[in-house]
Amino acid sequence: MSQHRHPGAPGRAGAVPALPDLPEATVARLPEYLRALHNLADTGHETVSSEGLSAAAGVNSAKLRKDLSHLGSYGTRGVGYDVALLIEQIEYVLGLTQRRAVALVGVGNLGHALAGYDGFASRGFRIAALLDADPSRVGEEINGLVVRHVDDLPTVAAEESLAIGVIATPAAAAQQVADQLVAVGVTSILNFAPCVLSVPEGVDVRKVDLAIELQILSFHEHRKASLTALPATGGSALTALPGGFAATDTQEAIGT
Amino acid sequence: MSQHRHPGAPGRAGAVPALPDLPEATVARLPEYLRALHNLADTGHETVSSEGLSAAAGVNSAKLRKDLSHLGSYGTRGVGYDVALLIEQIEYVLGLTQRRAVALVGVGNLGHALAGYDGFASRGFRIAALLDADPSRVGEEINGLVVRHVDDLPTVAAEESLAIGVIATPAAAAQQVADQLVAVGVTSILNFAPCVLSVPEGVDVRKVDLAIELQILSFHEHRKASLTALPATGGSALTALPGGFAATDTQEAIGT
DNA sequence: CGCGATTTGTGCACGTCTTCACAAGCGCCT
DNA sequence: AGGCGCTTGTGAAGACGTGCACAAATCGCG
Ligand SMILES: NC(=O)c1ccc[n+]([C@@H]2O[C@H](COP(=O)([O-])OP(=O)(O)OC[C@H]3O[C@@H](n4cnc5c(N)ncnc54)[C@H](O)[C@@H]3O)[C@@H](O)[C@H]2O)c1
Ligand SMILES: NC(=O)c1ccc[n+]([C@@H]2O[C@H](COP(=O)([O-])OP(=O)(O)OC[C@H]3O[C@@H](n4cnc5c(N)ncnc54)[C@H](O)[C@@H]3O)[C@@H](O)[C@H]2O)c1
Repeated sequence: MSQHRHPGAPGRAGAVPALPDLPEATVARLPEYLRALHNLADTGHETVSSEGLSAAAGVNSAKLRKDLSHLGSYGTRGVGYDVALLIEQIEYVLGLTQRRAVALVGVGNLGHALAGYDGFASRGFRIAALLDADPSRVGEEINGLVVRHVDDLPTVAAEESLAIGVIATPAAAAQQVADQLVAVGVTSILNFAPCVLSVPEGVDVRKVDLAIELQILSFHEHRKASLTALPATGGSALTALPGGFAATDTQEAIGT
Repeated sequence: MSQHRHPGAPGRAGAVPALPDLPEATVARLPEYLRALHNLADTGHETVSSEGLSAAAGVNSAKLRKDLSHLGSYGTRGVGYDVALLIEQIEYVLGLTQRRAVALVGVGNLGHALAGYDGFASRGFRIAALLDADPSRVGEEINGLVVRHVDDLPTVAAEESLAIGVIATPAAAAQQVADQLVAVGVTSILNFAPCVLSVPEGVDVRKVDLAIELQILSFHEHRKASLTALPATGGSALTALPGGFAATDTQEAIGT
């Protein structure tokens, strides 16, 4: 409300104003709002209502409003949110006003795809270095960057202020790489290897595991199948799809 | 407890026994337990305690026990869990007793990496088809599979019983691809494109967005920086690490 | 200038998830 | 057989997240 915690005007860095400490769930949604806002800005919208934005981001509008209220947001009742202003706000809170340097370790199958991904640059990041342990990979040029040896990490860290390390090595090497990243001062890690990393307190790790996502989907698939096999207990009007014969359950039967 | 809901013994499919409906949070952790269990099995462990398994999976042991208790699990007090049995249990619940067929749409930069990923096969899935809209990509062979045109999807679906669709196309094409997948009966989608998909009720969508993960890390990075700048206001006894000056710098010292 | 339409910001109630703490159960050793 | 140590399974409490519903604020218009 009126207590507008002068929001560290995005242009006005310097004396870092204490960030409101947002609920983790909110933080996880802000990037989604940001993406939706950029789409809106690109299509010429100047303002957007919580209803409109929440639809574009795929969430409930009350949730969106509460999320935005946490960052002392600037909506106008009866009108909505100023798109450009809100983008600034969110980018500021997410720390995207400075383009953060990312070190990508492990330039194999997946690493190549990541290295060539333009989503880094367009969403606030910059690949500062490509690193690999395989001598035959060192020296290769990808997208204008030369692959360096992972043991050069200290040198790289000295040249650039690395904000985030991305691990795309096999699981067996991931912990060692994490240790190396931590050793040069990296405090945020995104891990694609299917394993848990142990890191000292103060270091954040996020994980992306394709197989986990698939297995979660598999569970729901399994459950849907087992439900349609039963005489629709709670029924829950499964509308939408014409012909209730539920596509999927068939495959359970096939199994041979 | 004693009500051991005869757990549809993994070997004994057939009359699909109603699945316990697990809390979503639990479902999301089961794959992690499964991976840890496989590691344990490979290293010759026959049993494991909740303490040991939870450590390997990176969670709290009470949480692990509660999760397992939801699937009427078979632990032995004083001993722990039988590794092989627990693997069977979890694989059954996740619906991994049958190898599910995955259709991968969009064989570009990222799609190539996914197509060459052995984590599919080793974790319960099988790439049944590679699809792309670009005529110049159709016919290309990757890892023993030939890329087919996305319009062949109905044919593919007729040949195989597709369980899951993976979308790795640009965001602009993702909704259309999703519609096509739904049209041929796919009810589970994993989406790598940075956009929200709208699908009919009964279809599950999960999203993997690299930029979102990075932005979440960026937020914490930003916050850590703004905290160390301040003279520990609410302090919240940030114990553990000696020298209150914020965790991170210590490991800096280790380096070299 | 006032009124109605619109939309934000939030109090509140509810559901879900996490964590502690401990009784009950199990195996082993004497 | 009995006791002891270990580990599971779970009750209860609290933290957290969600969504409804509505008062307060703002705009545009007559
Ligand atoms: N390929 C995918 O689509 C995919 C999808 C999800 C997850 N993953 C995971 O991502 C990781 C990489 O997968 P990939 O298919 O690119 O494997 P890959 O074998 O093609 O590439 C791994 C790369 O890491 C390098 N490497 C090995 N040890 C290293 C070390 N200590 N330091 C630095 N670099 C090192 C290797 O030289 C190689 O270039 C794996 O853990 C995999 O499970 C891959
Ligand atoms: N490359 C990465 O590391 C990475 C990481 C995260 C997310 N993503 C996302 O994954 C998606 C793919 O990225 P990419 O780098 O592989 O892009 P890409 O342009 O290299 O590949 C996209 C592929 O999709 C195909 N395609 C386009 N329209 C299609 C349609 N209607 N039906 C079927 N196929 C179609 C194209 O022919 C092309 O082969 C993008 O949305 C991107 O934002 C990529």
